[in-house]
Amino acid sequence: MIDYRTPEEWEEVLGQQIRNLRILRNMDQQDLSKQAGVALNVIKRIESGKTSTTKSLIKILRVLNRVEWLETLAPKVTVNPLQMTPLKTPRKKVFKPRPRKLKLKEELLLPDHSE
Amino acid sequence: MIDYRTPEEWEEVLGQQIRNLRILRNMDQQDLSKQAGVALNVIKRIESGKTSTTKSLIKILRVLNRVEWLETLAPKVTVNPLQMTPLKTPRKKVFKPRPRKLKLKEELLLPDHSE
DNA sequence: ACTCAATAGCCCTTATATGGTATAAAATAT
DNA sequence: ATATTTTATACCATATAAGGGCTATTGAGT
Repeated sequence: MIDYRTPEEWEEVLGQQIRNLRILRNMDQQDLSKQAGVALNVIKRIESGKTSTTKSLIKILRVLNRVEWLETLAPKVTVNPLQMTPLKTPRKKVFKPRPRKLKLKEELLLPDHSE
Repeated sequence: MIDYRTPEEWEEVLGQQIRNLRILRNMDQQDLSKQAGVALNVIKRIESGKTSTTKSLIKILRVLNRVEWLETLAPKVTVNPLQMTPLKTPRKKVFKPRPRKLKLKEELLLPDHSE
């Protein structure tokens, strides 16, 4: 399933959902803005599909009782609890396969033994 | 269940999950930044828990194959499909109960019939 | 043990979101 | 129908994120 929506369209999706939640909670934009601690303008802009900062978004979600949603983005990194030693130590960096390069030492000091 | 996390902490939660997804997909920050069309700095900042725009976030989620997550924020507004006419027409504005105020007309023109 | 790619952390400039205010349009209550 | 509240839109000044570059640190690969 491919993604046909542009980032702008996704922002509209976000904004519409926030509006739905707000109305569900019977709050007007001003209530939400005050409780969230952001400007009324921010609410209007988000709901009308314009971009914002994630910080504003988060403040709003807290008021709407939907911050936990943020935890559902990705699976947590797990280490098998049945093993004392983890199967794979979780990686902190991603390395690409190296383009096998000769080191200077090899070239200059080691005679070729292949024939 | 109350929310004990600050917005800043929530941003760290987001960043950590994005990092997990990226590593799961075997991409380094540069891969992600290029494919998403944002600066390398944006990736670094997001992953280290600093705030960003939702637009950047969305661009990143598209690359990580997790944009659909954005749809799961709120339930869609539904109209009972078994009825031709919806039970309640979905509200577009939220009005608070009015503090019952006398209108000028009433005061001046209408005699009191209550006794 | 060493090497080198990946990542972190700066700084600087530019782009854009925020906050405030004011006015107009839209929706609901009466 | 009309009054009144909610919401939309626009403008401006300020705050902050994006983008780019540069150096230091870290950690996987050999």
